[in-house]
Amino acid sequence: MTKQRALLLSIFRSELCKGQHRTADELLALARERMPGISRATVYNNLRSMEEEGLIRRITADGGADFYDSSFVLHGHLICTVCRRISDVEVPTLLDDLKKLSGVDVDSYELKLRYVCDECKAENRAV
Amino acid sequence: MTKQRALLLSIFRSELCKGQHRTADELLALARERMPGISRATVYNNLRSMEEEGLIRRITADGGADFYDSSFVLHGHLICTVCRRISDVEVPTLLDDLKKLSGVDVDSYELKLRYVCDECKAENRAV
DNA sequence: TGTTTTTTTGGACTCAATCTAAATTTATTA
DNA sequence: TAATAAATTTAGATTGAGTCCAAAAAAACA
Repeated sequence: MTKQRALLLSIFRSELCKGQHRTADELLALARERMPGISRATVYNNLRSMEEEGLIRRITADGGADFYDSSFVLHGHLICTVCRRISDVEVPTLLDDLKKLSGVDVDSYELKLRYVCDECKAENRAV
Repeated sequence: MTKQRALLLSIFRSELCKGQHRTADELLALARERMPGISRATVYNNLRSMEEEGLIRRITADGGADFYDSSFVLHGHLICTVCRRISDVEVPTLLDDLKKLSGVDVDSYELKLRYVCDECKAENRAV
């Protein structure tokens, strides 16, 4: 356990990441506020190992940077196709449902739901 | 409608892509077999416009190149976490189920199911 | 404490994808 | 059909996220 890794873990546990979806770049910036010299490679190294250990989840979006998510509960993501904002959606029975429906012993899933959020609908923004 | 675009469409409609998931690079190589001078940028241009028109779907995998899929039926993807191979899985009621479960008017979904395929299980390969 | 192992670091590098601006092709209209 | 306008193709440059590398530093171990 290094100082750098401890810092990243504390950032994930803090309000800065509660219910948020951060990119590696954002996390690097947050880390540098408290440890200015921390290297980009270190952030990537730790994000990878933390993902492998199951501490965080990586969300590969459609182009652009990946997001990281500290929630432990398996859940899907609602993505507004207009403003690109992401929010969580929990579907408690989904993993079991998917195992039954697919007939495969699924380990985990990644689910993105595309929709137009209420704000964008209200403002009638184009897709 | 240009020759290049017609070629790409015919490749997608052919056996070369039936039930397959091709990367832009693979599609470029297939296109160059019949039109050696075709440019990489043209392939990307057309893939993008065809995706916007809903003719094909783009699958952003976890790192590495995106895949393209010519199937019109909304479906999920089974991804083996060992050998990385992708196959399709159809869950006919899923869109409706997700609308109900999430309480949101979902337009479409992207679903990736992680598992270990039979072959990799049989050969006991590590994750 | 001394030794071994792991991690960090910064910069180089990779790779997919996009951008650019000129040339070409296709579509339009007269 | 010719003239013009609009869209597409092209090669190469560029971007940007992420990885790799080898040396330095830090952590773990005995």
